[in-house]
Formats: sequence, C-alpha cells, structure tokens
Amino acid sequence: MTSVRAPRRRLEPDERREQILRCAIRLFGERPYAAVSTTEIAAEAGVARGLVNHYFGTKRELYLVVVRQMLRVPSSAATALPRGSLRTRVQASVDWFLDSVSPHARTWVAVIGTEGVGSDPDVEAILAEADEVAVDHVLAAVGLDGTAAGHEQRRAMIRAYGAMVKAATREWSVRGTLSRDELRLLLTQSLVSLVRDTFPHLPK
Amino acid sequence: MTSVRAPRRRLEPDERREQILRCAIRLFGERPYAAVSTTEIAAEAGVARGLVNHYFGTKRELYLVVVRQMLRVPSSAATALPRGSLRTRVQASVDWFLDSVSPHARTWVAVIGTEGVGSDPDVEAILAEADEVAVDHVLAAVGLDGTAAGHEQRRAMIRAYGAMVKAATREWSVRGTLSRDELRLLLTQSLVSLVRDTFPHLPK
DNA sequence: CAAGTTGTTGACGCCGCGCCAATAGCGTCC
DNA sequence: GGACGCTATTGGCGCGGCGTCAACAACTTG
Repeated sequence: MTSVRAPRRRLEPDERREQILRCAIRLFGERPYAAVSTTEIAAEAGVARGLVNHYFGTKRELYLVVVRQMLRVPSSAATALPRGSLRTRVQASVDWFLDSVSPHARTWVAVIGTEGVGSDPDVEAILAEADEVAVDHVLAAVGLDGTAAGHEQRRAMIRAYGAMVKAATREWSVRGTLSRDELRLLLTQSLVSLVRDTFPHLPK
Repeated sequence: MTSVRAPRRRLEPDERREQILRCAIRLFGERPYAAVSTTEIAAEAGVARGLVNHYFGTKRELYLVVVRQMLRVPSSAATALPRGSLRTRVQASVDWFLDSVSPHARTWVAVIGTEGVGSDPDVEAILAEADEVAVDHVLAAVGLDGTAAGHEQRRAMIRAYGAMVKAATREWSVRGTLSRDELRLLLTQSLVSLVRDTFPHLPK
C-alpha cells in the first residue's frame, strides 16, 4: 500500500501559519508540553517539520503563541453595568462572566490549569497580563476603579479571588461537582463579602 | 587543567537516592520540566547519568516523585482546635496554616504554581489528592466534617477556596503585595463568609 | 587475601530539535 | 504560452537528551 502523498500545496503565509497553530493548540491542549513533538504537530498539519520552525522559530515560542491565543477569549468588552446595590452589580458581572465563558469553558479551564513544579517565567507573564485585565473588569464592576488608597492590596486580593473563580469554574465545567447556580452563588457571595467586609479594613 | 575527578564512592541506595532527589528538587524548582536535563541533575549530584535512571526509572517518574515530595509538607496533624465562635475557630486554623507554611512558603507556592496549557494527568492526580486532605482539615476546622447533606457541593466550594488560599499566599510570599496581616484577614473573612452565608443555601 | 555482591559507570542506539541549502509552487512579463 | 523570479516548502545534517545494558570496581564476607 503505497500512500499517495498529497501534492505539495503552496499557501499564503498567514493561512499556513494559522493552520499549524490550530493543530498545535489542539495537541498542547490534550497533553503536556514535553509529550508533544514538533514532528507530531507538523504531521498533523500535513507539513514538513522544518516549516514549523520557519513560522514559529522554536517549539517553545510556538507554545507561548498557543498560550496567548487561548487566553484571547474573554475580550468581548464590557457590557453596560446596571445601576443598583453592590450585590446587583456583582451579580450582573458574574452572570456576564458565566455567559461569556460557557461556550468554551473546558478549553478555558485547560489553559489556566496547573501543571506543577517549576513554572515558566514567560508563561507566567502571559497569564499575569490576562489576570490584570480581569482585575480591571472586576474593579469596574464593583465601582472601585477610581480609588487610590490601598490600591495594590485590593488588586492582590482580587487576583486571589480570580484564582477561586478559575477553580470553581473548573469544578463546574470539568468535574461537575457544582451546578451553575451554585457556582453563581459562590462567586457572587464571595465577591460581595470581599468588597463589603474585607476591603474596609485596608489602610485608608 | 586536568580536573582531578573525585574517587568513586559507594553509598547506601537510600542515601544515594535521596541525594539525587535533593538535586532534582532544587533544579525542578527553579526551571520548568523541559528545561532541566537528567544530565544536569546527575552532574549536580556528581554522579553518572545512568544512575538517575537506575534509581528513578524515567525522567518523568523522577519528576512525579519530586512533586509528591514537595507536597508532603503540612502533614503535621491537627493541633487542637479551640472552642468558640465560628470566626474564632477559623481564625485559629488560618493562623495554623500560616505558621506551618511560613518557613518554606516560596517553595510551597512553586509546587502549586501554574504552568499553563496541557496539564499532566499524573501530576494533577497528586495535587488533587493533596487538595482532598486540605479540604478535610478545613471541614474539621469549621465543624462540618460529619454532615452529609450537600456534601459534594461543600467540598467543591472548599476546593475553590483552597485555590484562593494558594493564590493569596503567593501574593504575600512571592510578590509581596499583601502583608501577612492582610492575608490573614482575607483568608479568615472569606472562609467565614463561605460557611455562614453561602453554605446555608445549599440543598438540605 | 580470594570470591561474591551490588552500587556505579560509560557507551550505544534512538529520537526530537534547530538550521540551512536545495527544491518546486505560483504569479508575472515578454 | 513559455521562460523567469520570488518565496513557500522540503529534506537532511549535526547536536544533544533520554533509556538501556553489559562491564567495572568498591566494599563485604569467609
């Protein structure tokens, strides 16, 4: 059985690049970095391995592009926030988050999943940047985006809250141990408590 | 400059194994998996590379041992919990956690740090196991370890709370954006709120 | 001091990665 | 429509990391 190799086809750089990227996203999504070879990615894309290096330089650089790409999900900017009590506004933000993350929840969780020892500084930088954007959203939602006192502490606490959001979303979408309503309750309650009960104790 | 190679010394298996393991822990702690070679580990331990495989089989298996090892920190079992209000008991547990994690906080944080896309199932299993133990501690601390109603939901929410604990501890020990007192406040307040305000809404 | 035990070594084969010169699609111009 | 040039694409080279295994030597035992 002599496999007829498909005739070599020439594509626009952007097109080819994106095609390879799609394959890489899928493979890196199912297995850890070290368990995915560029050979495999190239084969998946029906392309010579050298081409992967041509477009992305290094396996590591390709990986970073993948991470960046998968975080470019929740950019659909702010919907108008309702006026009302703190709880009302928080509730609305939580709902917005749940709605926008629902379609690709599992993928989103995979990106920010833990892998363990020895974190990569570059990867962390990318995740950190995404976190800052998320913090800005939350601050705007609770109406504290203009305040200067205890600024850093507030941001730090919201980053921590963000970690809980990720973990809880994971419980819901991957493990199925929480219903969507329970997740909604947890996220709302916690953020309200954070703003109402914890923030006031920070240095003025 | 002919380097005088140290005379070959023969050690007890346990001893040698532990020595190699120490080096591996240090190296995997500072760089991601793929950036650490077994050659490097062996060199660090002043030993032939083959010996690493002899004791740990595969690089990957060695890595798993490292992860397991670094999580074997907080096993110093329950100190007696004080009687008193929910807040008092939670406060005591948080203090206990902070005290026991303080000495090696940075290392501890490194273990549970995120690395991104494509999580390793084996690593996750280890982390998950450690999480369950932590959940048991928390449940005991808040005095809910006997309850059966809404059991899974409660555990899931506490796992999510645990993620916040990790992130907040990281803010304190690595980034320095929170003081220890602020961290203590955040952890206490959040857990109290979780038990007092969120749990009651779960199905009976 | 000889023989056995076993911790330890060094090299072999394989495979993945980064690089680069050669090759061949595809548009262009006469 | 055929020759030409541009560049997307290939395939192979060299290097280095990983797993294996037979040989070696440190230490023990009689």
